[in-house]
Amino acid sequence: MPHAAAAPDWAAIRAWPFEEARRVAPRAERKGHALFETGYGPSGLPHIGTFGEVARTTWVRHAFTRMTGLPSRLIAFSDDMDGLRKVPDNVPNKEMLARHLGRPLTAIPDPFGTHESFGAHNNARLRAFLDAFGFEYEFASSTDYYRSGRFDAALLRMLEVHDAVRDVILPTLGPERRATYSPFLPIHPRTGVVMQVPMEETRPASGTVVWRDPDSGERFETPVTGGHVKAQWKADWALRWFALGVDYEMSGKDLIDSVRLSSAICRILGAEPPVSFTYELFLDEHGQKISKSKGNGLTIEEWLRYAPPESLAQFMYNAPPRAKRLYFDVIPRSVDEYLQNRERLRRDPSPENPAWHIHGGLVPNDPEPPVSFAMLLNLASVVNAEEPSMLWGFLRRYAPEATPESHPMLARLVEHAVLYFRDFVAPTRVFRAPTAAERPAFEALLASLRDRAADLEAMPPEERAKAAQDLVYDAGRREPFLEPQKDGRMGVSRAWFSAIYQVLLGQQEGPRFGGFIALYGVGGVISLIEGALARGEGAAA
RNA sequence: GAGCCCGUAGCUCAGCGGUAGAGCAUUCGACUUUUAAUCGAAUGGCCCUGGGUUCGAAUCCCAGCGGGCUCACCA
Repeated sequence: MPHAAAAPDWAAIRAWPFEEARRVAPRAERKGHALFETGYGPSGLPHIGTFGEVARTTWVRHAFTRMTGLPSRLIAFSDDMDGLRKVPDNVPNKEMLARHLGRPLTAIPDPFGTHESFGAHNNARLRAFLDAFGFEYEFASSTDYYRSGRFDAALLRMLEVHDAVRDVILPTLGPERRATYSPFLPIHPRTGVVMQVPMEETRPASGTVVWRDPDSGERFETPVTGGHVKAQWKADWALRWFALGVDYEMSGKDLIDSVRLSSAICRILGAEPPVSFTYELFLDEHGQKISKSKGNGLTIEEWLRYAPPESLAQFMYNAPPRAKRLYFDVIPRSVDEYLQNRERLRRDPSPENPAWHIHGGLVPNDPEPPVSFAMLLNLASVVNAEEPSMLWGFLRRYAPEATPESHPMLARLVEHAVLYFRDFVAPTRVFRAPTAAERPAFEALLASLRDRAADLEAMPPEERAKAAQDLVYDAGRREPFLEPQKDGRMGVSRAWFSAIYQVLLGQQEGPRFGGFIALYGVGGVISLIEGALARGEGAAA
């Protein structure tokens, strides 16, 4: 949806994706196009950081497109030719995998039995993950690129400058690794293992390397082309940049040193390394690094259970160079921040607004939720929202016009709020038994609800709520809940309502109970009271 | 050892050269048949310290102090 309004002055936009786009623009204008890359180690499954990296790169790319009008591509590069180092914990057929240690992931059978190789399986998972969010990208398999010859010219070039490349890496290595290091990792012709061995000889003229199997002592001469040799990590990155002409790639700050070395190698090969962007890592609630093995922090599955993906995008948009804590409490905050930006975007579709980037420069056209997500979460616990319909019942008082059909975003938030209630609030409820003194009031309420059940169900909701509230008061108009009012008449003390919440809802606070009965159902409340009275008897016995 | 991030209200943080802000917490008030959500208001800050640039600095630069992270094995 292009805007009729005057084109913004792209050069003046301060949003960081535009600042990044301005860094790539000069070199891209020389080439007439730009190549963005994000890379993956295929040994692990896609995670919240994967989402962040692709989302952020996509925003830069989109800003680039708007600003320059030049074509661009985003390739998602999977390093699936990497050798399997250890058997992952969370897969079947571990014994089978153990027999293939050291071989490229694409040369190992799929332990899940669904794809032609373990690498192909993980690639499929990665693609499904990215597709679920609607990212626009081209998938690239390292194995395919090596075998098809797309890296051949670059590999031969690296062979020419082998010693110079090696000399860049050597000073960064410990003595023992230094002895065996080579930027080339030949695939063993018989075992298929990715070999980490020194090159005894490099033969640029024939395009081969000569090395020795440390176990058998056998010497091999292997062509560096055609997928017979893979480049070692930092050299591999540089090779890819050089061969494909990558213009932009971001990475976490743990890779700062790798970026530096890979850039140096890329220059030795003869190309300007891509514009790089370093983002900070995510920390958990206590400021510790999030690691999959520790299980701290949040998984993307958890986030998406309690909030829509747009809110995660909002979180990822904010200040990539700053370390941020990623734990449960930031979810509602991110949702509401996103909602505010979205509303602002509707009034002013400015590229300085994060929501502009999250929505690819378009303005969403469904109505804004009339309440904040924080309020929905609060309301969900207060009203014991076990089902979305209960939350909708109470929402109707704020926004009579809002329905799941007319307010799709609100509908999604309601679903999330109910899950939040189920997972975090419901388990903490403590249902106490009514005391002997309180029992008569509960019995009276039970009796009147049974008596009037059919009558109440026939009423329209508003009237039913009011009638039910009257019954609640009548039931409470007895000891120990009688309390003199300001005008001297006897009224019902708040202890009656507290007792209701504690005994029937397992909470200290709750909704106006007549309204709750109307939404929860008379029959349901009758069951609650019956259950509570039974508990009381059990406790008394 | 090398590098990065952060020090702003009680807590979590926003603010990126022009009168110190938000949410939560606290206090008070409104609303409700006397409970909740909600709404309104108030309280609350040497913007870590010391220099520098500037008419003007929370903001930019330098130094220091404090907190934390990452890389120095592998990708």
